[in-house]
Amino acid sequence: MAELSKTYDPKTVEPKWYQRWIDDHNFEADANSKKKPFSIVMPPPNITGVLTLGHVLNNSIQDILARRARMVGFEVLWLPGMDHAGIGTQTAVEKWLRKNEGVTRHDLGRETFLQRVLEWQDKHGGIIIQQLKRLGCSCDWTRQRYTMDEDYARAVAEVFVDLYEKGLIYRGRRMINWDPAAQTALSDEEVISKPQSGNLYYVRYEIVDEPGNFLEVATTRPETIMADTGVAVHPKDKRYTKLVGKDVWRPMPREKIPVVADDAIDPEFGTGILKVTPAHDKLDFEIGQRHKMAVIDVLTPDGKINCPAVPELDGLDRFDARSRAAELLDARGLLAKAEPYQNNVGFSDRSDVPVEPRLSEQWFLKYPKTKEALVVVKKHLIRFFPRHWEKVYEQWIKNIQDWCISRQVWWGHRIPAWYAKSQIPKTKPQIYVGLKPPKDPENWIQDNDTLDTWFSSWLWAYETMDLKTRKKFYPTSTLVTGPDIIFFWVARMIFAGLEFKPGKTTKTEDNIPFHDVFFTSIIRDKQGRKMSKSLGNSPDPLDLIDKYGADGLRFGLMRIAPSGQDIRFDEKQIEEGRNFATKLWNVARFRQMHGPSEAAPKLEKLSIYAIELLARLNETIDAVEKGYREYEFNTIGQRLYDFIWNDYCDWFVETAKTEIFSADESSKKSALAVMDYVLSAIVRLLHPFMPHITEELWSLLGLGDGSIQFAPLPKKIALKGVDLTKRNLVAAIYETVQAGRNLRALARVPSNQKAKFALRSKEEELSAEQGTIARLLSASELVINPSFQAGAGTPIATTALGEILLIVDVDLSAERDRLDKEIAKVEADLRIVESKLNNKSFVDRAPRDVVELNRQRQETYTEQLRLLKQAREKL
RNA sequence: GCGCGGUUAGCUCAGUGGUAGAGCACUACCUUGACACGGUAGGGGUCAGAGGUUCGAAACCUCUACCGCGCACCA
Repeated sequence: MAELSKTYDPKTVEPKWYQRWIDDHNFEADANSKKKPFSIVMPPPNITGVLTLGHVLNNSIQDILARRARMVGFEVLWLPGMDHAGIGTQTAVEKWLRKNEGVTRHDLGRETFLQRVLEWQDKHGGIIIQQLKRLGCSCDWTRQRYTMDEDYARAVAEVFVDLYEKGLIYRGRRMINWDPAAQTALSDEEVISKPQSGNLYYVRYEIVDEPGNFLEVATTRPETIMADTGVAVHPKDKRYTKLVGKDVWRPMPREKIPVVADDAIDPEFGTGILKVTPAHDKLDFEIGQRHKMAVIDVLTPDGKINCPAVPELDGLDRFDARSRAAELLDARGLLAKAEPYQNNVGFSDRSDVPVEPRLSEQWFLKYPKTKEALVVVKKHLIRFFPRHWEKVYEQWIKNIQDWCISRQVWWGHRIPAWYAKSQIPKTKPQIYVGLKPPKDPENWIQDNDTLDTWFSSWLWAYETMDLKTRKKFYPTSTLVTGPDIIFFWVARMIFAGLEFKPGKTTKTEDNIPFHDVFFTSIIRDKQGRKMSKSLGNSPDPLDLIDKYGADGLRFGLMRIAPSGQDIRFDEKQIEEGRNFATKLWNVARFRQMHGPSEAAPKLEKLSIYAIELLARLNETIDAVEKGYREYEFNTIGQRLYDFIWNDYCDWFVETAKTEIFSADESSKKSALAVMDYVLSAIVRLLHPFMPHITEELWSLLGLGDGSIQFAPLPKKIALKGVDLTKRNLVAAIYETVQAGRNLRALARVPSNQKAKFALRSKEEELSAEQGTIARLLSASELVINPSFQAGAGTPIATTALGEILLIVDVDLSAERDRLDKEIAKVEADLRIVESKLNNKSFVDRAPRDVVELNRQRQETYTEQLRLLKQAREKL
């Protein structure tokens, strides 16, 4: 047995064990195992990503679940991998190329560019995997997957072809969200609306029949006036009914456009007249369709004005054009007014620029199995933790729209669709969709677009597994993810599972992708702001690991992570995690100083303190068990922290010193055996949270054979034949000790000075505990005598055990004040209890034990009051 | 507008019907034979507000205010 060093050094211990676990293949899942399966697929981080605190939280939880499951006896698969992040990676590589080589992807061409992405990826990608290893993640790295793996990519294409053949995927010209920065279409989920302050411009449109008469139209986007092909009013709006059917002059370029009536108009907004710009607004497009209006597109893909008819604006950026358009209108007397106005604008999640609604030819998916997906969650075949996310999920599914799945980026899964070269313009194009190129490739051109990255991620729960693995481990047990991707990923994986049925049978319960979903918290900074690079408020987890150890970081974070709420991150909390690791280390060191530990200690001649400790351990095991059932990791962490620090270190170990330092070998042995038993339980309970230090202690103390990772979890000890009423005595002793210490502090006896105490108690068994109580009080002498006579002014406190007195000369008036205060407090408590007991309704209706508790309190307080008053009179 | 959370000690958060809790921070004492990343003791809260249910409400119900999030609208 190696000796424990004076301080715990995570920097050497953590990498040492991680390497050992890898070398021993401890994380590898055996698909042939007879054990029951437990599986998790890791939400794949982006290949460009670096570890954030969010990842730390997320993956710590997954690791905790995986490690716990191994100890319970499951065959565990935690399947890691990465995501190719189409838009994100392409943008990152383009940026790098521009900076380092001064070229764009168009300069290179598609094939060369993709080659460069692969090179870049090998060099700079996947850092996060190494970082996850430093955290201690017990993933099966032999099964690591990537969404661009050959097999995986083939599966994505197969799914596309399948859904196309089922008629669920179709190509169509529709209004989509266009990201002018990334120059691609986006799904609705990738658009976030943000409040923006701008102006509401009131623009004058002259009525054709009535020269000199104008309509006023309120708009936030004067730069799109050139694309107006009508104005619209509400059919019941009496102010304008006579105008419906007439024409007005579009201000620029000057052209006749019709006035139509449409129910979609809100008469209350602005002037009640809407300029209809079908090419650049979703609602306008629908109105345009209803009234057969023309569609004029005046924006280029990168968000510039394309309108040679108005040369002043042509070629300008859309935001420059906005103010310029207002100036132009004003100069022509066509701007009635402009008022400051705040509205919501859709931003691209990725590029953080306003999205343009745009009419475009794209691929869409009509979601399969939406009803079924709702049912499996409502019926709790899939359980959400916390439950309230069910409602969010339901709301989304009920309002679901077809998914725009094509992206105008090169990096990703290319759409397996080809168009006939010989097609005559304006006729329906001939489309070929298949896994292999058409037989006569010279006559076809493949679609340039790739698929939305999420269109590959939605297969992640099973396409990452080979058939044998799938048979053993699908459906997965638990998905751990952030609530921010509930639509992007969670819901879509459910659709995919139900639609493609990868399970062993066609039954629904064999095909859902997971049984439980745990939604983690979102980590914010102290001020409640989201962590972001630009704010610089996001600490680097690797720095935190260097400072506090991976175990410290994990524990600190887990203990403050309430389920389903945001976390306010404070480094102090991680420091606590580190301190806790040190505490554990030292209390183990204390044990080791008194000889080797036993892996199977015999629990004999239990002291009353040991009984209390073991009873508390049982309670802790129950609480931890319950915590896991309900995914309340902060509760588990807190319970273990309290048990170890308070029950074990502060109380038990301090009492046990009496036996350990005594000459009685058998009682010393007994105390050490209890320590071994409880330490063994502690490190096993704690192992999922703090894998490295617990493995180190398991090994150094020799608490069991082999790795702690596969040690069975501690079971509750049967305390048969043990007198549990002794717990009351222990509680009374601890209370008395605290009261005695309090007297010391009030009498200003310095901590390093021993003091004489007396205890007036009728408790018979107390003499055996005299030494321990004296130790806890740091007493030079402890007299136990029910009729101890003390001089006037002796500080006194009453407890369940009797009266504790501090034998010391003291200022009488101070002691008088103190007693008066204490008497007042006890009197107040007694009053509360008596008012209850005098209340007939309370006595009749409250549960018996509650009434009984109050009766006992009444007795105790009355007795305390009597003794205190007696003491007070003597002064 | 609809929906979901939240509001408890200076800070971060537990507490779901029976006399308000933890950690940090703060104050005092202490380097005593595991640990100063420590020990002991202490101060500090009309549990956002109002009403209701109840013998009893921080907890359950209703309303209000404020904070956060999602969806819809967003001319």
